[in-house]
Amino acid sequence: MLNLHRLFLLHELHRLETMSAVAQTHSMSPSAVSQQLSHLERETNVTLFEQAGRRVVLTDAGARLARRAEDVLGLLESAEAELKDAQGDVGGVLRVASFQTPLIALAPVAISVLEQGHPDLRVELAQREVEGAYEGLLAHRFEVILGEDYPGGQQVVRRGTDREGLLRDPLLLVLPDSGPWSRARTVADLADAPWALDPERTRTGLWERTYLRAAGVEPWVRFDTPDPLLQVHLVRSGHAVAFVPGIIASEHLGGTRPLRLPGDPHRSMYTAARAGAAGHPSLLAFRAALLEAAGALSDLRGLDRLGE
Amino acid sequence: MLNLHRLFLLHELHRLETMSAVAQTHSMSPSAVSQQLSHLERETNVTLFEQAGRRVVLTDAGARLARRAEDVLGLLESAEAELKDAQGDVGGVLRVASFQTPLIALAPVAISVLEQGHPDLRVELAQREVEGAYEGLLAHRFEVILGEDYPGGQQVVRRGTDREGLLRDPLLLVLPDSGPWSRARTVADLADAPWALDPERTRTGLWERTYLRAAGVEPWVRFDTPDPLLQVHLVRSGHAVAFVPGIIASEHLGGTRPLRLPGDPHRSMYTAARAGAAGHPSLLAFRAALLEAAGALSDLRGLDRLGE
DNA sequence: GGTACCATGAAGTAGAACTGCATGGTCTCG
DNA sequence: CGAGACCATGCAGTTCTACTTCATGGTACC
Repeated sequence: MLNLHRLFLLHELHRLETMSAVAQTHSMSPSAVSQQLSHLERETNVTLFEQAGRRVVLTDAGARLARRAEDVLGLLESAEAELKDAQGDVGGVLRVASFQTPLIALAPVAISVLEQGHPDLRVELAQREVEGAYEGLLAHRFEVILGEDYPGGQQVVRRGTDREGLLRDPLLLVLPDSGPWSRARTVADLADAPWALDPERTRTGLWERTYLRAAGVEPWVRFDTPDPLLQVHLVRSGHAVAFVPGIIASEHLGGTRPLRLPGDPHRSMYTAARAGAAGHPSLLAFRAALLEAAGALSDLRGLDRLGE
Repeated sequence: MLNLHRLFLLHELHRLETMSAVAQTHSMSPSAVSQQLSHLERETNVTLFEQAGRRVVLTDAGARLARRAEDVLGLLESAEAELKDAQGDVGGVLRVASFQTPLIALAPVAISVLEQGHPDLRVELAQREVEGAYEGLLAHRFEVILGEDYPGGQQVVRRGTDREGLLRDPLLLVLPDSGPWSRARTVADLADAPWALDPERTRTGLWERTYLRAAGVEPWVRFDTPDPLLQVHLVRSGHAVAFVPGIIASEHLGGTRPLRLPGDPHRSMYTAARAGAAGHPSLLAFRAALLEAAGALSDLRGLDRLGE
């Protein structure tokens, strides 16, 4: 009977490409990974990988076995989830990764909900961008992650994960309450405004620039920051205009003028978990709490809209 | 991630009922089994079994987990089989259990066939009755077993095993070449004959008695032996009449008079393997060789038939 | 051509799993 | 009812496995 831990390492090698990466990801030495994998080769009596330059590359057989290992590991995890589910055991530690805005506006509400209903569940939250969150999810450092898709971005659904829609979040513009930019009627009016935008390499920053350019505006980026709360602060003090996700609109936009945008752009937020763990009761409870929190958000449909 | 070895032990506990049996089956001390299983309980934080008198009984959750463990182990084994299959690797050791007659007439031929085609495959044969063979199969002591069903007996297909028909083997009567019993025309003529029968508690012995009684004969069992070669020897020397499986008819019945029986009774022979291992190339090769050996047996349809 | 990177081996270490032994409870049979 | 067999389990000590550390050699990159 093949050793499951070694199969896991093979699967991780398949995913992460190098033994060093596997080692680093799982806090072990490269030597240990190497030893375990060559042990696996010896016990299967099959060449699973070969040296290729300074790295190592899986053979066909190795890649095939790695995929099957994933199946086995998934089934094992679902067995574990089923066990917990059968006795309705919402408890233990649930490790979550999320990008920032849900941590501001959604997670605190969800946590409160969970503390009421499931006092034995300890939720741990880590702020990660979507890519890093997925990485941590697959490496078993998180049980659930929150992700987002912007219009025009391609949706990446990863093998072995279970994705569930959470919220369609409108993207808003915030103008200062007063001052020259408070009187803008169209996006084009803001062509010369000082913008507070997210860094260009981020999903948000990319979308913001794409949207503005589509409207014929090449923004003057006075503030380059990924922090939406800081952006709002800069708007409030009259130093910038900015985009803001609807999710933080209800609580944090005092002293500003939020507006809906032409074309009604939205981002889609979702949760993702490893497929095997999808039945885990703690996970189900967390997702339910998140949906409840999302449902409690204020309705933004009455907001003024910027012209074309 | 749950420890697979501990899950295996849980599954074995489910199957074998007591920890002692699990320990004995896998050559470890009862203490080790107990420690590993309570370790499993602690890491799942679920009560998997409870003391019940001097033994232990699985809870619902424990039984459920044990079944899921079986799924995981099956999938793991099939991954292993697929790996070997992908590189057509007929080799290593194949452990086989069989009841006696195939060992006489089928296995040697099959082994010769395999030695030709697959010199790297080492087949190890153990003589076991069907029940013991199944037990060893599930305990991973054998990869394949041979079994038989007699008319009227119920077919037991066990969970997690893959069964494949091998041969319909006619059941024959052997009479001495000469002497008073050589002239019998019907089964009833043998009412007072000295029989060499298999022990009553065996499948064969049970069928033999059932068949004779259905024909109105209460046999006088002079020799009670499970060895068909000995039975034939006793017939040849004129001391008994006996049943004999068709499978050994071609080679070992010299000096006797084999006859087909009224109603043309047959036993069905089959091979069985763990479902997960069904794709293993060594297993496929062995089954193919067995079928080839079965096909090479002499045709008995021309044999004389005893009257009703 | 120096430097960073990667896989791998040998030697020693830490931890997991096992054995042996002892204990206590339970069933069975005389 | 009592002796003996049977079973699970805990503790102490041993064995074995997986790991770390360190060193080596090969490879890619600037």
